[in-house]
Amino acid sequence: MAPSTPQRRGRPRSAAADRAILDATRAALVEVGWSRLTMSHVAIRAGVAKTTLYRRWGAKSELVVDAVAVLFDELELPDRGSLRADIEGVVLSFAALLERPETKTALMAVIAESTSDEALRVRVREAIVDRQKRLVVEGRVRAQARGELPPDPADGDETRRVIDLIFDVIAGAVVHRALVSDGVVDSGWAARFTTLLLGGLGAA
Amino acid sequence: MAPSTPQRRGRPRSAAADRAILDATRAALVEVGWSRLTMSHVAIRAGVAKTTLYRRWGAKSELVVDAVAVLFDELELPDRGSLRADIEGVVLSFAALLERPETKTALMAVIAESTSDEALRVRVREAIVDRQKRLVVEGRVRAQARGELPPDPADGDETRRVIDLIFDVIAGAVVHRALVSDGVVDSGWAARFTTLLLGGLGAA
Amino acid sequence: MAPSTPQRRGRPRSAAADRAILDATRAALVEVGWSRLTMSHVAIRAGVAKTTLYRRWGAKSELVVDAVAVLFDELELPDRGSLRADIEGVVLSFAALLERPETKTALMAVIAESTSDEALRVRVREAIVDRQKRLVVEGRVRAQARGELPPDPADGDETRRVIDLIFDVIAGAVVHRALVSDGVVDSGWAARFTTLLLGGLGAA
Amino acid sequence: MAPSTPQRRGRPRSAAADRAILDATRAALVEVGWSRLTMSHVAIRAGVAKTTLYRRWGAKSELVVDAVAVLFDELELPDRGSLRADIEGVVLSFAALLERPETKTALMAVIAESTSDEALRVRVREAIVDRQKRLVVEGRVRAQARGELPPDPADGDETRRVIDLIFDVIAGAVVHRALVSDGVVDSGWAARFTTLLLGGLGAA
DNA sequence: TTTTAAACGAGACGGTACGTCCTGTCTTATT
DNA sequence: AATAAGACAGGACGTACCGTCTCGTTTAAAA
Repeated sequence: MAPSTPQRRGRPRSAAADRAILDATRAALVEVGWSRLTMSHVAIRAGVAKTTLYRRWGAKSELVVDAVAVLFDELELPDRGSLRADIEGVVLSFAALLERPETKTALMAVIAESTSDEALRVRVREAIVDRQKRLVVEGRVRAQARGELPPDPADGDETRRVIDLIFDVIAGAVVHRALVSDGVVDSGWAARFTTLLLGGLGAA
Repeated sequence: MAPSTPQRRGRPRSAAADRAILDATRAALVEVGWSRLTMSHVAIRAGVAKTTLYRRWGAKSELVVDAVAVLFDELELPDRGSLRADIEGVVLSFAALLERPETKTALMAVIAESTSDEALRVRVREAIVDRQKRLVVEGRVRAQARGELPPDPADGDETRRVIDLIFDVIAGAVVHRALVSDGVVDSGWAARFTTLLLGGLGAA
Repeated sequence: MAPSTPQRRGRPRSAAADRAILDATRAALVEVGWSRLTMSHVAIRAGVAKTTLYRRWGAKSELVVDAVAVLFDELELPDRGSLRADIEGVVLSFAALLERPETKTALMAVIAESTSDEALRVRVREAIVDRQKRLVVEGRVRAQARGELPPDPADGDETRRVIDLIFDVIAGAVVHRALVSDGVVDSGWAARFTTLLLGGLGAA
Repeated sequence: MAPSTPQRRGRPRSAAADRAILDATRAALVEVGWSRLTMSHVAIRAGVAKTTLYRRWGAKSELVVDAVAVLFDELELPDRGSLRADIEGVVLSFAALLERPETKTALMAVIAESTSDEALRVRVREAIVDRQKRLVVEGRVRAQARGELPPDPADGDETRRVIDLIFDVIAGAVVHRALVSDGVVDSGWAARFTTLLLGGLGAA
């Protein structure tokens, strides 16, 4: 039951350095954005040598994924009493997160990088994207309990496909509205979007 | 009737250079992707001096926007006989476009850049994003003619809001599925998505 | 009796342009010095197109030779009554010329260029250097008339060699003192130098 | 007692890089001369990054001064038995040095640059010019010991002025003859020059 | 305790691309 | 045919980061 390499010899890595680096990364993202963020800059700001930084993260994109991932885990889905209210709530929380300068500048950038970097793509999915599917699952279970949605189909694969689809539709719409179309995501937009999602095109 | 600046003084800019630069940009995007694309590389490949390149485009991102914008204009919406078929058709065409290496690597990157560059954001919207709303408008008119959708509301602003919403939902879902979730967009996914869009969550 | 090419076809070259270019060259030399002087800069300053400039002078160094040559022709050798006074006079005039920013920065530069450019070397000699030997000849004739120097030897080649030698010694010493050793050339230095030149090392 | 900065922090500068750069500079001067010598060229030839080069020398002229300075230190004044022979000897050695392509192309160029750059002027004087005054001092002492020249005056300043003057006359004449008048400095010229220097104008 | 070895800060290293500047040539319309 | 204007291909500039390396120093477990 011993953990792997329980005590390596030599000086152990500094946990404080990790924290300082991630904090410095977020702070630098806020100040200069993704494209002008440099590893040297982060190292200096964190009071750390570049070697220390590279020992832990091999590239800017990996560092940024880890630095912003924790922000996405703060998303929650409190029970607002109805499926409509839950959807509107999560849409607004997600939009608020995307408004933060750290995430706004970083999310699209790491996704762009990931289109030509398989390892990064996996890291983004595992650290950021897939973890948020829990919100869809949770809202769905709750709506089923309320009788607002039919129960899961017998086929588990089908259930997973439906959850993935709903996740892509909600997350995709909010991201596209906020970052691509450059429009506001306010309660009015959230309401119109939810109406469309609940009732389909005819209801819009 | 004379156009503005009918004959400027000095040697006129070479239209051939413009074409060569945009072609070279697309070719380089295919070969090396966004992040390893350099202005020098493009200039050499186009057989053009760097000054000529910078005289027209001030930054890599602006150049890439113009280079890929034309690809998005190739999207069309042939009448497939029903709203369902039209939606499935446009989803698959859009996904096919996003699978091309030029667009896959470039679209997210310029959107990421645009989060911290107002001028670029406008350029992206005008050259790429907003132009595709024509597809939504056209499909909607056709569906209304078929009686598949109710007529436009009296309020023109409301009509515009609905079109924007539908556009964000369709484009956002396809982009998220293809580039973020890293999933395939095949006829099965298109069918499930269209069912959800037409009938709402309950239908999914 | 027609001169060569009495009337060429087409628009004749503008003499005003020549003057403007040479004036602009001298002015620019004063302001930015040799190494930051550019052909474009001169053209703009002279209100002339670059083509006009290159049609007349093929390189910066040729242009500068012509621009400063005229300044050297202003050197004169008024009769000051004795060989000693004539030498001190020409030393001080030459030093004053070398103190002007146009000549100070330009003379060494074109000589440096000329070490690897035969045509330029000839141009510098003909336009600047050799023309000043007249001062040595004149002073020598005058001193011979006064009985301060022996008459010319029978061998004309020997005479030429002596003149060249004296010229190199005087011009070389002044240039070295002013531009290389970075020392002042005042009446004290001129007197000491003249004493050495007249009486040899023992007299110094 | 501690030497200045006994151990600076970080990786120390490579002494091998310094040597490689200076060697490459001299080699490049021989091949392409001053005006076509580029920092990039030197860096590549030395197998060194441009940053390494700029970390040590801020400009081409400073680099070239250091690269050729060592050549001037090779000048010597062996005792040839008489003042006349010593002068003829040093004139010929100095002329031979100026004939070398590294020095011919570089010396005038850095002097030209130095006319508009105080720091460079100091560097040239300290690294190249003033160091050669030792030759004058040495020859003078030797001639005084032989009784060919009177002893130093009581006034030390006066001695220094005389040495400076003799240095400017000898060095100036040789440089002017070799590089400006573009004439040969052979034993005949050296003899005529020495006669003039020893006996004054009447002797020439 | 003393030894050992990895992590640490600092900063130099070879390299690549940047965006600007200048060169000398060319292509316009105008004089 | 010369002109003003300015675009053109080419290439050097000096700077900024990259990711690696080489120093001397610090830290904590192993001997």
